[in-house]
Amino acid sequence: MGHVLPPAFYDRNVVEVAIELLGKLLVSRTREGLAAGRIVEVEAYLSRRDKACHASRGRTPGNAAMFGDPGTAYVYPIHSRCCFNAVTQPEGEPSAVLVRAIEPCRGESLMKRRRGAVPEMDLARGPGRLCEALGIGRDRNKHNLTSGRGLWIEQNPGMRLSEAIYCSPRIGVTRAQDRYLRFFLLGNRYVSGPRRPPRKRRVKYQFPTRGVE
DNA sequence: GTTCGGATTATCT
DNA sequence: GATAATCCGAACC
Repeated sequence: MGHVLPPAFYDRNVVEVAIELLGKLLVSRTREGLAAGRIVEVEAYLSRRDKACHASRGRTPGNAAMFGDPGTAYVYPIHSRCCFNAVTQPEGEPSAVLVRAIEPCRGESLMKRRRGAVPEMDLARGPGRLCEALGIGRDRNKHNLTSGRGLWIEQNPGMRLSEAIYCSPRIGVTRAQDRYLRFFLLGNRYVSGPRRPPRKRRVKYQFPTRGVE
């Protein structure tokens, strides 16, 4: 096992965590075996003030995991599928990063068994497919991602030199379309959504520059 | 109890 | 790209 991301990693602003999750390794171990992939697409959901965030309507039994500690898994069902989020902590508000796609790295045969006969590229392209490929079910809701058991995220070599982070509006949400809170590796074949997003709806992400001393 | 809409996806055109 | 399938949680009665 590699280096499991600790609670401190998640205990930061959700956008910061979302961007840094790109390139990390999402690992799932079940009785069936181990499967893992490199995170290539994420979305940030920004607590109560973000109308697209489940927590914006307050705490309910369904979204309670989002109100948990940073590093908690928030798994919720939608349209007969599951979506996987990692809870973060922006100024004490319930927020989370939705992991939308991974590039399969380990346990591809297990993923294929779970997903059926689909193109390699579609094994874990999209939040629902990703959960199916990794065997992430509702039983993982509220799972502690920092324990290194069952489901966790590992440090990874990370970004390749040729890779650039782009952002766009979040997919599938009708509200807050002016917010560019989806982050992905431009050109990566395992990223979901239209293969060529309209240029107007995507921009290169600029890392905040530190002041020159 | 019923209704309604969604952080989706497969399957069309 | 458009649509239908499908089902759960939330909101309302």
